[in-house]
Amino acid sequence: MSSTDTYARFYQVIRQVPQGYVVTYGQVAELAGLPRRSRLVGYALRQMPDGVNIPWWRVVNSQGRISPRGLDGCDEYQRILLEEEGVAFNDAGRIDLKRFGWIAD
DNA sequence: AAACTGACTAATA
DNA sequence: CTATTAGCCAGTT
Repeated sequence: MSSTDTYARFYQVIRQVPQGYVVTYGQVAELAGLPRRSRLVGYALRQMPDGVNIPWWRVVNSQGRISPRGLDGCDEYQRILLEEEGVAFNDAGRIDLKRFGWIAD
């Protein structure tokens, strides 16, 4: 029982992200009380256990872009979901974190 | 235990 | 702006 709890913290943070906002991997890790575990956030989302419904698509990298997974369609799907929520992408396919970046209370 | 890998980030060129 | 390098920490082999 260690990695499971760690993932649970990430999920808890991500679940708090409101619609129309996004957070970076490092931000999720920091809010979860685990700074510098940005890569673990990616692991957690990759594993994504069933039964845990979380808005994983609101998690992007520090550049405000969708981290490539190698599998086409997944990242594309994420972009569509965000656009549906009101998150705007610029010509470079990036998000303006200054406006859409979520700031915890 | 050691080496490799990765949905990351920040610093350089 | 993009491309490359290095640092990072945990999971996998």
